[in-house]
Amino acid sequence: MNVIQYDGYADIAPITGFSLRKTFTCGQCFRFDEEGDGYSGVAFGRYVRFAQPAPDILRIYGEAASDADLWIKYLALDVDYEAIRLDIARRFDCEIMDRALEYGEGIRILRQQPWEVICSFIISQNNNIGRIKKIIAALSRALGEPAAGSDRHHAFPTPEALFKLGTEGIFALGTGFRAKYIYDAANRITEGIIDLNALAAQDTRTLIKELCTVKGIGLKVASCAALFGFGRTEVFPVDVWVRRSIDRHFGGKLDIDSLGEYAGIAQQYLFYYERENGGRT
DNA sequence: CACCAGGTGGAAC
DNA sequence: GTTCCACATGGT
Repeated sequence: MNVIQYDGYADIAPITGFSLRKTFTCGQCFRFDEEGDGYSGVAFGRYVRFAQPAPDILRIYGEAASDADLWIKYLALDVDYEAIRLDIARRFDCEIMDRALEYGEGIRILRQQPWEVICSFIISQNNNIGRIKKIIAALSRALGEPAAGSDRHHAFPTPEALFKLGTEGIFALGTGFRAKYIYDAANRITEGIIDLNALAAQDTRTLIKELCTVKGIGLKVASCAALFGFGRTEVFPVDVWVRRSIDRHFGGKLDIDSLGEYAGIAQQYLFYYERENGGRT
């Protein structure tokens, strides 16, 4: 895998087992949208536009192209998904997972920033993905610093900015009953009651337990934060879609604590398959 | 106009 | 310990 710099973009090639579309439409990330022949959005406070002109080429446009290593890590292009998928297939050893693996081939679990994931999944509760994206866009537009590389995109708001805005201000941006939860999380981090860097060094059980001390963070939100924001691939979040999949394909019972070190990735295949094909199979 | 959305806190058994 | 229900809002 090499990085080749051109005038105005960079190509990373050759890559295998990566689908730009599936990675950004599988429901793990709320800040990227289809733009032209690819997907664009903001991560790490920087605007970036990706395209995949051939299955084995990832293209990065604009200012972001100068930092290919950052995006390789963000997109998990340095991770051996072939081995992970084999582990999942062997461990589950069932038709539904085989179908989900095939359907979701190319999904990568992004390495997103902890605070953005925590806040985003607080917003996700009792909500749909379309509106989650709108709320996050509104928060970012109102409070986020201008994103590097774009004059119309903004970084995700810091905990400090949300704390200063207050519950009423957060409510006014369309967050609904979740405003007080977002405020509590922002407050605890701003005050240093919760230290995200320290949490990143804790074991997964402690991490989830600590996250659950925030009002509005329960097991599901904490699990998503651990998986998407802290790289804990062994965590298996159960939401309504995964619940549905378990009910329909696993007799309503699945021991989520013994699904191996890539349980969370398996969960994403099931989630994506159920949400896209739900009811049909 | 009901019902649902990547749930959770709190009250009532 | 489990079970029920409100919660803001926008989309079918």
